[in-house]
Amino acid sequence: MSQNSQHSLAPLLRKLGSWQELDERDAAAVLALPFVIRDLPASQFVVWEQERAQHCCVLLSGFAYRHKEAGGGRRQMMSIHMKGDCLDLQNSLLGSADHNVQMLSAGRVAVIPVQAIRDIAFGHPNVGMAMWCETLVEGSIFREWILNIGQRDAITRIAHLLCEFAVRLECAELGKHTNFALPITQDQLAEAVSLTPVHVNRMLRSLDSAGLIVRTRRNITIPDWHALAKVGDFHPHYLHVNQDRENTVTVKSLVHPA
Amino acid sequence: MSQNSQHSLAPLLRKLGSWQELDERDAAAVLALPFVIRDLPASQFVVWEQERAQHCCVLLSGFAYRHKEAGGGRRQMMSIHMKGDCLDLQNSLLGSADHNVQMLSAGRVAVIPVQAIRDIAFGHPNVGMAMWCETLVEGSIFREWILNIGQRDAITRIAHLLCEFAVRLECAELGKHTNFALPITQDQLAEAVSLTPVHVNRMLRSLDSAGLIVRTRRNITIPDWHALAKVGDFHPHYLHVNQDRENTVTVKSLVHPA
DNA sequence: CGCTCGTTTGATATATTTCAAGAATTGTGG
DNA sequence: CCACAATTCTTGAAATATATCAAACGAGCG
Repeated sequence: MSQNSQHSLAPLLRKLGSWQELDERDAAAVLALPFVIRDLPASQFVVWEQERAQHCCVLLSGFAYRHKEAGGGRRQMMSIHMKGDCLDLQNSLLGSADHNVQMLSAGRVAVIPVQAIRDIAFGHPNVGMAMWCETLVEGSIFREWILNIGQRDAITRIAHLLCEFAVRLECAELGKHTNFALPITQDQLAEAVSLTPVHVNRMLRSLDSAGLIVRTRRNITIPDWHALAKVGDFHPHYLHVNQDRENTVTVKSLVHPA
Repeated sequence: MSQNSQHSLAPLLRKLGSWQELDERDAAAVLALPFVIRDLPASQFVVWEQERAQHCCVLLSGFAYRHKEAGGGRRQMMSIHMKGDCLDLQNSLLGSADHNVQMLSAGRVAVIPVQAIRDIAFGHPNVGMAMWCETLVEGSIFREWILNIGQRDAITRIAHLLCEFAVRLECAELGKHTNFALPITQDQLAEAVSLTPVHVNRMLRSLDSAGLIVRTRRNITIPDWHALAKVGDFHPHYLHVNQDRENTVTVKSLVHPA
């Protein structure tokens, strides 16, 4: 296992293992996946809309995001990705991309041929189930974003996004959920929560002066998690982080009383 | 095949077949799935949030929708479902529901045990792939809804929703995309596009007086498809309707020039 | 025929956007 | 390591799309 953790694809194995119990053989098969490593600079595109995708990228380090453009040229971000996430299962399996994926920060990805993904998914049912779960949970997060953007006011939206990011970060073992570096600008935050950059700034400032977050540079500290979660109407259930499996965060402690 | 089309699960087979080529055996396996038929009245819940789901429901007739509630009691609809759709793959596979599914109209569902779904998915890779695609396309539609709600103005949002519904209806062989009965009230429409019922009414009226739609009762006629698609900023690509397979709509004709 | 649910309409309120410009931080080349 | 350029952040004032409140109207149903 200590050997596994050194492997380039270890983050993928870790993530898949969080959705579904994998045995020795499953793990070996995941690590035996053919891949090519690529280092990408910040803001590099990983997938283009309408592109015919033949590969699936796994994010090994850094952050990335999905986005799409509406008619008037207005952009909407639809998800943020971090270590261990598959960046384009959808695009590669469906054949053509319906959105863009771009690096948020510089980072490293493993590029895996689609066919290898298909093969492992059906050759190793546990791995297949884990991948399926990955796409299902992504769907769940999309639904929560629809709710967030559709029904919550500006401050709540932003607080919610911060909470979600914090929990996911901790799940990916990238830091504490109470203190972390936000890898996005306020303009990008605005695209994520469907607000104006100007308004995002004001709300952030408002969360700050209310003592709900402390900002230094691009660093966020959350002095009182439950208070922020309450303001953000945040209930981590939709993230489906497994509460039983050992190597994952105990999300129960993050649930704020209704 | 004519025999197959009489089978209760025929709508499911049809839908799956639209994502992935299925051979005789795959088809036989799908139709051999164990199930129980249930007739549900309008507004009956199919899945409750937080419920521990052990079954997957396939919609055989009527319409259903997914929704979720935010803190203040404000509801958001996240998808509309019709004949052939799987209503809770996510909930049953992930173990616990993160949202509600409710009937829009009266209708009939086939209730299938989760284990049977898992078995067929990995025992028949083509079927598994088709189901996976189904969840991926659902994800794509969620992303489009995020874009719709997040970046488009009121009229555009509504026009977009009408276009999407029209195309999906035709794909499910439930009618012509230029004329159909909308199975939802304006209040529900409002929950789908994140607007006030009052405002939805005004926008609908405005589309009407602009000649973009004609309403009689709950019936919608679209005199000029391309005009409405343009107003709705609608590009069906994200629906991933296969343009090659015979038994599906040719979506190319629905794309409006950029 | 009366009742309930859905639709329509008007007047007013407000959260968020838009426009615009200045301050601060980050990055870069000499 | 400094100076300059380029982002990113901050702040204010005015504009607006959509929400809210409230009430009447119409249609389907028992």
